[in-house]
Amino acid sequence: VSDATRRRVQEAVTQLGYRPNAAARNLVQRRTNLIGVVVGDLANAFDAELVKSIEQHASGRRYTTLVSNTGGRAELETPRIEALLEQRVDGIALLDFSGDRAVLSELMAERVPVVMVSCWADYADCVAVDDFAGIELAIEHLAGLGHRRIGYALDPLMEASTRRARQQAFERAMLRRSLDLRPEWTIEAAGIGALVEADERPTAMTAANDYTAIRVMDGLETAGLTVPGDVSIVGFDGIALGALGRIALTTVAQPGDALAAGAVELLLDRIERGHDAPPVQQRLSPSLVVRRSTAPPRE
Amino acid sequence: VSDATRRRVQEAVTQLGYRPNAAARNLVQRRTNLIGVVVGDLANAFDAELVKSIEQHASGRRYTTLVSNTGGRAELETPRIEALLEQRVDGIALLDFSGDRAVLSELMAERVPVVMVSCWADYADCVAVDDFAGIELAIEHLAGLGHRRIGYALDPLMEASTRRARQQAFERAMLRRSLDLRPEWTIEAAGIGALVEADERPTAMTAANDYTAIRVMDGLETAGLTVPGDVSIVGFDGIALGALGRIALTTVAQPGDALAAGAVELLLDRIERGHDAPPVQQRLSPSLVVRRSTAPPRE
DNA sequence: TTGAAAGCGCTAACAC
DNA sequence: GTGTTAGCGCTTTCAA
Repeated sequence: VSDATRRRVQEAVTQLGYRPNAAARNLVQRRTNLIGVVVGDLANAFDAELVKSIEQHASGRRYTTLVSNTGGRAELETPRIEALLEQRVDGIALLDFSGDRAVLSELMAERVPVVMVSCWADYADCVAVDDFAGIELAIEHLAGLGHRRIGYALDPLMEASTRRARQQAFERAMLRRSLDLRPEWTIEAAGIGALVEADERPTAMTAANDYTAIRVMDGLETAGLTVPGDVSIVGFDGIALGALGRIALTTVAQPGDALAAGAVELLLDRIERGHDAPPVQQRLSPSLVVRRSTAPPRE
Repeated sequence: VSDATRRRVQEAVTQLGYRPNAAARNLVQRRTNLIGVVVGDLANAFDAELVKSIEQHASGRRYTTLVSNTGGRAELETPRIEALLEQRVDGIALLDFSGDRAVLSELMAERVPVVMVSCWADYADCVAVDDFAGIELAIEHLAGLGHRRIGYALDPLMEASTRRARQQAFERAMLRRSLDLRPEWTIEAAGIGALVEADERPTAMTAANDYTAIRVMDGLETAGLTVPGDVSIVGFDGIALGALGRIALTTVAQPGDALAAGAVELLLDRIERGHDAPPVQQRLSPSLVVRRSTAPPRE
């Protein structure tokens, strides 16, 4: 284009306040430069940080992000994904996905690129932390401190595959060390009261995530126990909050920004370079952050 | 439509996997049923809760939400809003808006409905908490406990109009009670060290928001002071985290869900019923939640 | 009740 | 280097 013409056009653009219409462009190009992000619960700091990071990376590559929060209600998942599909998003990132196979295979059938972040499915691109290694770090830490009676705190709102993976990892890590696996010591944060009143209590708890760990800590202390005096606690995620002096949560930290960066790259490559390659699955290494919520057991 | 035809169509729809194309519909209808949400920082729990709530209300009225996180970087605001405008969002909700008049008046010029949430501009629809009443509650509480040396913790990332409002409210509330207004006691959370080493310290701090309050609490304790022993702290927002036993933050709570509900209603009414009516501005009442971060001063 | 046609604002392909 | 045109998938209008 000649320079003079370019200037004249630019002038007209600003004068008339012209702004390209994305809908029209999308229609003819059959691409929207939109990606959908389905998230379990924005009120959970780890999810929020992940979304923030994904949005950042995506917008760096000129994609706009559509965030859909299901609030942990699985029945919202399908309609939200349908809505994203009507918007013709070029790809979808699923954080904390409930694991409903029907929706997933529908997505596959429509050939919409999907990446699972911090969760897992065999037939899709995934980027997640190594849950087994993470839980192993936690148990190794507790066992090293001398704990033998260790419980596990579930998060019922957590996405199924990750929930299962971490719980299995816990059981395996315990068995490998010939530590007792007491079913009554695997509980939800809400049920912490039962533990407090039990005859035999664990001296340490591993939690499915930081959010749960903090609620367990709060529940135990409300019931009159001390942390780490009576019970040590290890979380999983590495949310910023855990670093506060008053919380000081020992935790298995996920590399959140690396997860987000990897997910965006995987997704956009799939979008821009084609759909046919076999699933790429990345496992990132977690790291243990030791703070003051863990200590040797009392006796 | 005849019943038989309807059935035949439905059948074809499911068989062919037909899904309407939003872009095409948007193009011809000149409406997208999309609303943009520009948020300061998703890592701030109050913002995240607000976004979650707005998305919930909007999707109940069949609107899809486009979330744009600026991460407190004001220079990102304009390009993000431009991107939303290219998507032809039907309206925009601004949370924690930096207050850049240029962008705002451009929005006005384009006649895109805008609602300010938890911030304020004279010429736009607004829904926010009554900052003056809120700060007054905080100071009244502290003064009632016997505090006379009260400082103020700013959040530099906070949107300008609200920041000013709360700070002015603080100054006014102090002056009304003939309490000393010490400029060196108005600080940012990061600068808390200077306060600790000062000859004369305030016995209480009011913070611009909970996020700041918690960082101030953490900073003071890291420096060896106690809360509320040496310094009482009052926050502003009412984030869930503040209710934890270990934090127990006394705070001025905002009715977050009411803010979100009001904002969505204002915005969608403006979208669906026309742009010409004068700005609607709602002030909601905050309430004081007393926890253990405040106590009478020591002497 | 159903079918046909125009056109939303843009891009891509092609002729000038 | 520049202008013209067809058509993306839908809604709306008008005709049958």
